[in-house]
Amino acid sequence: MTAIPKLQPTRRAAKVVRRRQLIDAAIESIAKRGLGDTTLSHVSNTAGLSQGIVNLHFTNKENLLNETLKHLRGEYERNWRAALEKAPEGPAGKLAALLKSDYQANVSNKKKLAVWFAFWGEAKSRPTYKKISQERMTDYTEILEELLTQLIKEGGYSDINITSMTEGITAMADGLWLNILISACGFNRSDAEKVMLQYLRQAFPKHKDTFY
Amino acid sequence: MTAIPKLQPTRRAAKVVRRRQLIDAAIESIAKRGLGDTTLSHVSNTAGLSQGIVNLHFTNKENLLNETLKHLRGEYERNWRAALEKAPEGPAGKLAALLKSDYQANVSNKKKLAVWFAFWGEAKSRPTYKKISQERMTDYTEILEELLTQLIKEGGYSDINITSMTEGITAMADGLWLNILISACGFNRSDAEKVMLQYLRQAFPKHKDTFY
DNA sequence: AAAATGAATGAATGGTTATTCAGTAATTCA
DNA sequence: TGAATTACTGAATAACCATTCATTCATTTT
Repeated sequence: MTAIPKLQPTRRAAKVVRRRQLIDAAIESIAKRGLGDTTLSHVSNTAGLSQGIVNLHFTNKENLLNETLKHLRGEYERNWRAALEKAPEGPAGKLAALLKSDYQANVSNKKKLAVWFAFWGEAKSRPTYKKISQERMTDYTEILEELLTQLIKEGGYSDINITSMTEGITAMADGLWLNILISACGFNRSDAEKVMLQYLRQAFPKHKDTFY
Repeated sequence: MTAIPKLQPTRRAAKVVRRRQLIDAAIESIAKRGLGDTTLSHVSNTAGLSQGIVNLHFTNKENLLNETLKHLRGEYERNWRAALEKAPEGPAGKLAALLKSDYQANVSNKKKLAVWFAFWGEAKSRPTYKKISQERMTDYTEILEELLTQLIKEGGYSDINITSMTEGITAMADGLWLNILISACGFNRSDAEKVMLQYLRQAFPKHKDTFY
């Protein structure tokens, strides 16, 4: 018996892996059956594990769902931050990268979109969902507003209300997600990106060439 | 006993009234508790009626929810058509009226928005919800595209992809709804309308004065 | 006024589901 | 290797909920 209790690396790792595995199964089930019809049996079956496993790792269903939403939020944020990093210098290039990142497959395939909208659909009655959904946008909005400010200065654009435009762009981004999810005519991520880019070209004609 | 079976006006009227009353109660409950936690007991209690009443008038829960969504869709469409009627002649005025109608209290108060998003959140796994949600947009989109075409012609605007712009505007409109529902900082219908109008002024500068 | 029709009730039913926990299996420690 | 610790299982439980239907109540017809 050592004074410092030894951590058990493989088991601790396993715990994280299990939780992640169950979150993935939850995403799968929510996309397939909806939030309302997602049962713990479906989740544990999808994960190939036994009935009580969610309660063991997350205490209860509510907690699993909260953690699932948090996971999605984290994944979303890491994705746009990585895209910003990789983008060429200058506000126009960064802006294009930020807005395009919303239509990358890992964050906005139909499965993920179905889950986002499932949570938003319950956000009014579930403060936790609402809060996490809000957090998703805070940093994104801030960066977007900064980039727009710089771009407007650089291009000498006039008559633009930056706050309004920021809100308009994030709204358009979310609305394009909805269109991908629901549209009758096979509207997809690439179509959504085109719409967003065309908006940027029209709003910032002097930087047209950056927005492709 | 007459050959033509006599309709019983008061009873027939009562039936429509009851159904409407239950749909209203369903909207109330979905907004308050979410779609997943809406039970037939809540609905019947909210309506001040007895347990089995929904099954009597709608056969089952699924049917009540489908009819609730159809009701919302009808109300939405009647609202924008009425707004178009009242609007002054000319594409710019009509366009402004159409887009502003999305932010009138009767169709986009938080209660109604919560219900729309609740259904959209299950749309991937429920073909009926998906279909009705799509139908909501078909005529609206068509009219919007026509008005944009006319306006572009009238103003001699160039370099605009009309289809893309139509998709962008409807997306922005839906995204603004989401922002009203979820926003942390009290973003409301009037804010949303301002964002949309600013977009229009910027896209169609020659018609600026119409978009207030 | 009596009979007939239709609307509404609410207790009972059967099915579903989250959660618990005693028992089993696997891994680590000494 | 044996003991101890931890992870997992899955049957049992209790709560909940949609749906049914025998009965009651209200309205219309004759």
